[in-house]
Amino acid sequence: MALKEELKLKRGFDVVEHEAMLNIYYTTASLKKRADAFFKTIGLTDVQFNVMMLLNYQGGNDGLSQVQLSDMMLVNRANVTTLIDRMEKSALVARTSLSGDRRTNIIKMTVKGRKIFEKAEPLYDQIIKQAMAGFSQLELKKLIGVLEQVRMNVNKSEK
Amino acid sequence: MALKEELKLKRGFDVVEHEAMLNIYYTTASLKKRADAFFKTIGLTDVQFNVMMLLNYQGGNDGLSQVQLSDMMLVNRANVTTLIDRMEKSALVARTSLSGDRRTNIIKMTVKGRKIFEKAEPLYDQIIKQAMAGFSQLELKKLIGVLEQVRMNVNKSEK
DNA sequence: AGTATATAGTTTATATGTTAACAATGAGTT
DNA sequence: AACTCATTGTTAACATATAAACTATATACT
Repeated sequence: MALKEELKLKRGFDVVEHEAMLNIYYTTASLKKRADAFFKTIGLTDVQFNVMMLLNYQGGNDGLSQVQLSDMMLVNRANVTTLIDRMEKSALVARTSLSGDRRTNIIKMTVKGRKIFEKAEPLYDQIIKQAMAGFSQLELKKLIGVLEQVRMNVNKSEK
Repeated sequence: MALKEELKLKRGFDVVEHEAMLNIYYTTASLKKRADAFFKTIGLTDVQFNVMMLLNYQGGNDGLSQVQLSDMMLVNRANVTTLIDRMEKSALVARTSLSGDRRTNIIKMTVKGRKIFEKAEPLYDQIIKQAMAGFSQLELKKLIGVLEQVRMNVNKSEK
């Protein structure tokens, strides 16, 4: 359905660039709401699951520092502090120290966290596959390319 | 640049559906950061500007109710309460009453709000045009179509 | 008219995000 | 060793988002 109907707008868009940008925005919002609804059933948030995904696939046995997490999530490191605070309180992850640099916290999943993650992941994979259904691999790669170009445009204009 | 480099990931993605989904997510994040940086220079937030945009183009002379705003922004109506609280405190908008229904608040831009909006809008248009540069109208319409399909998939799976 | 139901807005508790200021630690230079 | 600068994490103040419970009002129905 077009954005005009989904958002109950009275008037459509004059500029296709603007419409495209809002489509990116609101598609993220839709995906996020769907993910949130799922994760709520298992007592997680989508952001917390993302942390666990990064710890699992990017951290391996070594874990990840809070700055590494903030880089991989494109968020501020102050945000990671409170996020890990909450996840530590729920015993999903633990802060450990890094020998050789006393500034750094290394974050690792707990056994409990890993159990929950391994239960959630295949179900979440299904949700993603559903959301991206009906496209060929080529179409998805084309979409990725377009979005990379948009981000490149944005980064260029920041300078 | 590919997401793997932008997020400093050690490993790429096994599943192209997952990569596509994250590209949608992080492109929104990039666009939002760029918009935020701009709006900060004129004392607004991107969300507040969006409210003013909706009041201007969708509200016309009649303004919009808080529920209408929440529909058009895909957010909860509780969120609109505090958002309008802050905007009213900054004298950007005003709550007025709707004759015939005492439950409803009608939100309208103030003179001050309109002045700021009219100053910001052409500059913001430029930023959007820059972000969406390098694509033909057809390519943008194709992108819109793909994202509409994704949202349709998501809405279908919610039922 | 009276009752049930729906709608609009607010409040509270919570999660996620920002920036700015700060403390602790590490690294490089003289 | 002492000084400077960079990096890591935390804290505080704030903006934005949710869900759930609440109040006030409107509407529909018998």
